[in-house]
Amino acid sequence: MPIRPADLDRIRALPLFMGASPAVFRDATAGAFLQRFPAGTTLLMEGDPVDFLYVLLSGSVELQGSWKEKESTLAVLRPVSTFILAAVMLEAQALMSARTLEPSQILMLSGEALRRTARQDADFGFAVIQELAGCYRGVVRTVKAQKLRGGVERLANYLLAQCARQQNEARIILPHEKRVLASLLGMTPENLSRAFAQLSDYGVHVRGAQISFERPRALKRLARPSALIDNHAPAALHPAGKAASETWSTDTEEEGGGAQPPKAARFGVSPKFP
Amino acid sequence: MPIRPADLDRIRALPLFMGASPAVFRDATAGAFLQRFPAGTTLLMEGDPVDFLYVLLSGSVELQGSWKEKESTLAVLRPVSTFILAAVMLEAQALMSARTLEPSQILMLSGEALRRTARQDADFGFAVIQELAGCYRGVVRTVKAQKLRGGVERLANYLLAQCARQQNEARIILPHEKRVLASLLGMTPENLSRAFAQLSDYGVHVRGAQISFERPRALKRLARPSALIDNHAPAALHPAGKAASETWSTDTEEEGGGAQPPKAARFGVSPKFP
DNA sequence: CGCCCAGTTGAATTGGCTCAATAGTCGTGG
DNA sequence: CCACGACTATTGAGCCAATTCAACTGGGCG
Repeated sequence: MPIRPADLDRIRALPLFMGASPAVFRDATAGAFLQRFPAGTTLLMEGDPVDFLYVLLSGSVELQGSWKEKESTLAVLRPVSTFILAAVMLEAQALMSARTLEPSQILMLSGEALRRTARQDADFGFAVIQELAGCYRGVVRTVKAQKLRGGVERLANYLLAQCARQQNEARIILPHEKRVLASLLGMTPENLSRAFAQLSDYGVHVRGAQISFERPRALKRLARPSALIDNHAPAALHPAGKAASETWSTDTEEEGGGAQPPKAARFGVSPKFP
Repeated sequence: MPIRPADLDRIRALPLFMGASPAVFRDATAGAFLQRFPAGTTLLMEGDPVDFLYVLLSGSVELQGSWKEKESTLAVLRPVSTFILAAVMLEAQALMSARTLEPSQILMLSGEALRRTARQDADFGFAVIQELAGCYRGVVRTVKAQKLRGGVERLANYLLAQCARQQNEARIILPHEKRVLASLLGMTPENLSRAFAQLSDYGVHVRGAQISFERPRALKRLARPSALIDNHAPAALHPAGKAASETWSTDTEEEGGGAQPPKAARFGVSPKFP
């Protein structure tokens, strides 16, 4: 319940609060509390009213939607990420359920306090705008991937994205269960297996959660990653030295316990549509 | 080029500017200009830097994404809607192309001025937040529909949504070409035809662009619309008397030339992810 | 009158899903 | 320490849905 100074620092490092003055930061985090949840805990059900902004500090969280007994994973978040900011700002019901995939440490910030602060302080408001805009663009990327690519292509691009996140090694470790990955990519677990099998023709070897790439060129030729769909690598020219924006996308930055000030500190934020 | 007072009023009626003081409104719209485009004009290509916020005053605009010679329609906007607000706020490149489907009147607002205003005035900033949050949630709904429903179900729900927008008549008129609708719903034109054919079992009759519903109950039982995916009808309890939010979704409100102050004035705004 | 294009229809193919069975893994408890 | 049960992952077979290719229809416009 009491928040450790180290955790406070991690929160301050979030894009949302990075530029905030001490007073604004105090206002926005008033009444905040920290909580630990075991794996598999449902934090929020689809349709619930949303009273808090959640900040994932450790562990991982799955966001999912459902309809007619079907479920689909819309995103898997890793620390440090915020989620359901949009619902908080609109005082609306949640559109997705949230549940922990691992034991997780989660900070809960009062929605009321955040809305009040955003209404009063234009700088903080602008940080919220950027966070939301980034989230929005993340989902747009997701829709594009879903509608424009086939299952194997989505998997190939996912692997390349993970590869880019994991120091571009020739060998990566899948950060989630394959069943979760399958749902995230919009296919069944069986189909994911077959998709992996198809990728063996492109030098992708699977050993449990360890994936190795033996012909990265061939894989890239198949995947054809695009800066307008995938969030990684080439990244066309940004206007200014915009630091961290546009995060969300299918999976968020990892964050052990150490300190990588520049590359860490990403969000689960997502952007609006048009 | 000079903006007519009637147009100015329509812009003021947008959620984005509704609460703005005269001074703030003047700042935000400084350097704005109005332009007419014929049908089929590309306003913006995927990947282009974005310098303006666009406001569609009449006509209609299609937002589309592409990859590997494939294209897909992500949204069709109708007046009055704003678009690419997220890219404007982040000074980022466009993730979608925008082209007119009909001759259109479009207002272009300086991105620079909007960012400056949002940074200086917390109330305007909050309006941007709400717009972005609504857009975000709109795309989330789109992803859910795409991943959780089959083609026929998406069509059925689309028809019900249109029906709700068109005074719940038993007969509606499709607002776009069927080829555009097919792409919007994530299928091929051929498949859309077959989906319509399947719906004839549920009392849906097609005569060109005119669709009539003879057994609305049966159609609803098939479609199973949800307040957490579709934007229309039942709409669970909102906390306060929140006016217009969460617009975007696949297609925006229509707006002839008359005046329906409460139901009109919708956005092309979309919300962020978490 | 005839062209062009949107829309529809049909047949063949592909891809994804469902169902079912098997193999490996982990954790629990005897 | 090992045996068991629960669960994840994989693989095969059959099925349903969607895409592709192709031909045909009908309406609008020159």
